[in-house]
Amino acid sequence: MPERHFRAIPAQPDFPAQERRILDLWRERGTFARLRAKNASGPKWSFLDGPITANHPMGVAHAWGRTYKDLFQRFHAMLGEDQRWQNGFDCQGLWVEVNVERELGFTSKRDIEAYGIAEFVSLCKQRALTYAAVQTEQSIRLGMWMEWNDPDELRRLRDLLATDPTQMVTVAGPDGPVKDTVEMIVGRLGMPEVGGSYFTFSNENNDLIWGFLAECHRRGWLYKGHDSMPWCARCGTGISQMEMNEGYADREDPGLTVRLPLVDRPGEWLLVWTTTPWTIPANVAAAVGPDLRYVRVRQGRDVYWLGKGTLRTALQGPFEVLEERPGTDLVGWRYSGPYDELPQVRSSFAEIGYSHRVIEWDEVTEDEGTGIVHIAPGAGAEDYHLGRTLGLPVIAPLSQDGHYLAGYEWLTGLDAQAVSPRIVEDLQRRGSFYHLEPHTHRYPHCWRCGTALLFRVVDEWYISMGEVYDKPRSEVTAEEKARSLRYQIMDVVDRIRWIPGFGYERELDWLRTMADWMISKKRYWGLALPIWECEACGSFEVIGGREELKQHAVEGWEEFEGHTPHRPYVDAVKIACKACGAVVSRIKDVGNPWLDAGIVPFSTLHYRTDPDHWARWFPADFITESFPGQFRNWFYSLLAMSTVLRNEPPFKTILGYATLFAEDGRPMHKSWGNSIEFNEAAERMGVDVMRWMYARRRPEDNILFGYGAADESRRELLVLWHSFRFFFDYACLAGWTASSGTAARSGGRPAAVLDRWLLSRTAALAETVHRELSDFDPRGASLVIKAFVDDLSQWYLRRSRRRFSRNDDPADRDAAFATLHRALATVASVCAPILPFLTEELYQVLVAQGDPTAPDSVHLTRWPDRDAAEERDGALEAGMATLRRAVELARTLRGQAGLRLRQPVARLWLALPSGRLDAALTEADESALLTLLADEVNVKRVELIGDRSELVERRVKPLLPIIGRRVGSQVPQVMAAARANDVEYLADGRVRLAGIELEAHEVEVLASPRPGTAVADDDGVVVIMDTTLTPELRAEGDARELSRAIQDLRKQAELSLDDRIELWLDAEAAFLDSLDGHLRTLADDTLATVIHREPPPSGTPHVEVDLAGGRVRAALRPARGPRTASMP
RNA sequence: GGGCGUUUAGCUCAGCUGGUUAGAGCACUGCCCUGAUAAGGCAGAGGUCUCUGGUUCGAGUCCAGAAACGCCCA
Repeated sequence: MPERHFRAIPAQPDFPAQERRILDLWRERGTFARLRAKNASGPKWSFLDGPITANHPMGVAHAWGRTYKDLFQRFHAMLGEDQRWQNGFDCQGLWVEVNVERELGFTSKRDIEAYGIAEFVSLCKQRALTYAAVQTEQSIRLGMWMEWNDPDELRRLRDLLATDPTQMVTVAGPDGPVKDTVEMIVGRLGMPEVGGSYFTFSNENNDLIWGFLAECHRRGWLYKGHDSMPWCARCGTGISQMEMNEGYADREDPGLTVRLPLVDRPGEWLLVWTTTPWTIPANVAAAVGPDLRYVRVRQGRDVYWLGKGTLRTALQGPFEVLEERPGTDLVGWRYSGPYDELPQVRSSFAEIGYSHRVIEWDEVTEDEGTGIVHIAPGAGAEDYHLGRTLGLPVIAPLSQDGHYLAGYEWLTGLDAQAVSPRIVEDLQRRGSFYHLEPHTHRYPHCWRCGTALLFRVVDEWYISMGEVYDKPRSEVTAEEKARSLRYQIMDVVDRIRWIPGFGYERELDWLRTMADWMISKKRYWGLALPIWECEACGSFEVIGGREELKQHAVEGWEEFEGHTPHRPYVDAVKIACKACGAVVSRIKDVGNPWLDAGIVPFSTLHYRTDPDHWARWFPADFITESFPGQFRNWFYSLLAMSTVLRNEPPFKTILGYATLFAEDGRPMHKSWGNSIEFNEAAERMGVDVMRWMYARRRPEDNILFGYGAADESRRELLVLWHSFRFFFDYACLAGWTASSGTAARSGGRPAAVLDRWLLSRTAALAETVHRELSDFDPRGASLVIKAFVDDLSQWYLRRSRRRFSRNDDPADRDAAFATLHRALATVASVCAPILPFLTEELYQVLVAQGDPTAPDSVHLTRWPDRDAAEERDGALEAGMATLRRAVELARTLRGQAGLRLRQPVARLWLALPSGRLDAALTEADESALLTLLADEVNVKRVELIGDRSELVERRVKPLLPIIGRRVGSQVPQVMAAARANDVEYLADGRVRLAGIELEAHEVEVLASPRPGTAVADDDGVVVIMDTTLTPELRAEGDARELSRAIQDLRKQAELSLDDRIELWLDAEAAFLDSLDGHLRTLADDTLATVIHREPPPSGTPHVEVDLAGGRVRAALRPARGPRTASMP
């Protein structure tokens, strides 16, 4: 360990600075590489990293999940297990395109086509590389150990890609240099020969998805659908069901009421209501609820039909009800549409001989509108499905970018989102307008760009999820299952452990209700869907891989060769139609990005190239991701693809965590000023503080992230830090080192109960944390760690202080150092997965610097619980726990009596049920523990008494969980008798309460206070204190008070821990005489070489203390000479 | 409309398979302790454990219903 890392141990550590030094240390020493080498032959533990989208710097929310990922990998590394350590970046898809477009200032797909698809796709790749580099740096800062690419290398590839993708480049791979064109090297990132993180844009990833899709097609599950779907006109793409929910937002739309003239009832109109005026030209029907009541009302010269329940809200002005009818009466009535003359409307209706009419629909309500619903199957999802059922014509008026198509006359070319005022105006002119008022409602928006969605009828590609059978899962037959992918996936879900458990229910619920998986997107950057569709005959073929494509290619292969399987190059390849022989092009669509992430258990595990390797690492033992979003995203795509390809779970255990919010409970938003960037947080609080905060939370609860919470987290870490600092300071003073201590070398059990207790607790810590982390419970682990550190600091150190500083017994001092050293070193190892930096800091000082044979990093140590069992001492731990309860009671008594702790008292009695601290405790240990108690609460003598003592009453505590069932309804009487202490003690420990006999094992006999004494009790532990003070006790109290004041004076004078002093005490002679017996101890405590009983020389630091026996002026100045007090 | 979750002190949260007196941290008040500790301790104040009903000798805990909030599906 270079000296520069640790000079002094600061009281207020600079965690971020320490962390940066540790990062340097790991880098210089190649610590991570050596860890991998050390574990290379160990058993396998397979972690699969869910890819982080390489599109922005990572945020503190990512750091939450990545803390889990890192801590479990580190933990399993400490168990000696071999791992893959591969991080993943999600690279393809609309989210990257949107940002590239924004940077280029593009507003539509036309801009992209004009710019050039090849250049655009290249920019998307470059963006992914840019942010992969940034996120790599950030993740390293977080302490994540992964097989990272050098961020500068990623940036170099990006820059080369920008200048000329075809130039040759050489990169360093694990088995030597790899040479290829830049484009192909980028396409091979993460592959075995290149190494580093996996990128979902890789050739292998894309190729294996082709294989998956071809398999789906082979089973008949891949189809072209025509659906009305949410559509983002800005992005020019359909939005899948999976993405739809990402973007609901309140929106104000026109609430437009239109009147439609009934053909066979002159002068009468239907009133319909819509919030999307642009859909009115696509109207084909008006729906009424068959069970609703409808009324005919008169307003002036006009007569309207509308739902009875909407009279008050829908109608404007006075009205007169003429007639009421059930909805079914209206069905079949014909009306004139407002835009019947538009060519598209005319031809659509004429084709099937249709005219506008009233239909019935169960979903119609009177909650809003008029109770008569405008139906436009070409412009709404529900309308489309209803229209299909009823065979209504479909009028699909919009283009990809949301403008009216040809055939709509004056509307053609207008933007549907902006057309409302013109439609309203037009309706007014035609006399079809009734009323308009703004209407605010939840409306779907594009989850990436925020644009309000439209509905269009379009061609998209789907994977069929299969039928939903109307019966319990257990009754679905094997044959039905074979037809329905969703049930096959459910069976796979059954075989996975979901943490928390409700994740299982939610995934099943998603599978039960989900519609077919839309896998196509009419975009540019992404998986090129391997579907070649023949325009001549309508048949299509799905190509299962690059090689297969090469075999089928009839033209364009040369253009594609040497390129990654992306647009536009792959589009050049044509094949011959199997059915009709025509030359066929690929459909232009790209794939849903969750396909990219779902194939990862195959593409990154060399599924195709090295089946043995794949079989060793599949399925993953563990994945962890945020629950809310991923049921329908990554979990789903992993499950679907693994089910199709192998019918096996892709992972065994999943740990889900919730959502991160700002400290004010709201989502983090830059514009709200409550957002915290990862880099800022890392440098302000330090990443260990952040990691500790994450590890301590229940994963399924949302986290409120901020500097306030970080402060609490930091304070907890400081307790460990200060314990470490205590050790370091006194070990330096004493010249103690791990190798100098005899106790450490001998390996024998230390004599002191405190030491044995701490070692027992230490062993328990290592065992328990092992168990909690093996069970994927970081919170459980951190609670145990916190409890241990508190015990160490607030009990072991507090009680052991003198053993480290002014100990006349060198063996005892050594034992104390050795014990504390051992405990701290173990804490360092046990906390290492969660707090990789702080623990490394500790370990370097505690172990690595002094022991050249030890591993040079805490992360290279083995989990420290091998000898745990023999170090445990349950009786001692239990006895100590009881003792510490007695301490609390004694403190309470002192507080009540107004006796400061420095004032000794004569006696304390401790009454316990059996008269013992613990039945299994040896006499020697028990008496040593009682000495601890006496010291801690400053009493001269402690006596252990049983419940029969005169000082206490015996009481009986019935053990309810045991007697409850037997005694039943008589429990209240029994308890009342126990409370009143109305007990009959029988033979063999039996008792009778309220006439009911209870066995010895059914009760606990406790001592309880007798009224009128200074007594405190807590569930059977009773402490009684003699609070009378003798002159001797007062004098001793005064001496300790004085000692304390002098210590303060030393601190004020900024003396160091081992500076000697000359001491002056100026007071009444008689008073000083009364302190005589305590002055040697005082001199020892304050390192006084001499005590002058006279007024101090002027100018020396002094203090006046009011004591029980009088006033003392104490003064000191630094002295030279041996540390022995010479008494005057 | 359906599914999942949450609801305990001013705030953040513990409360294991039901056991009679519901806890911790932060913040507040008083006292104490302290030559590792910006730490810690004792005490005080702060609760109709969201509500209603049920099971039970006994419910924060189990069951049913409701409400509010969040997420998901339709």
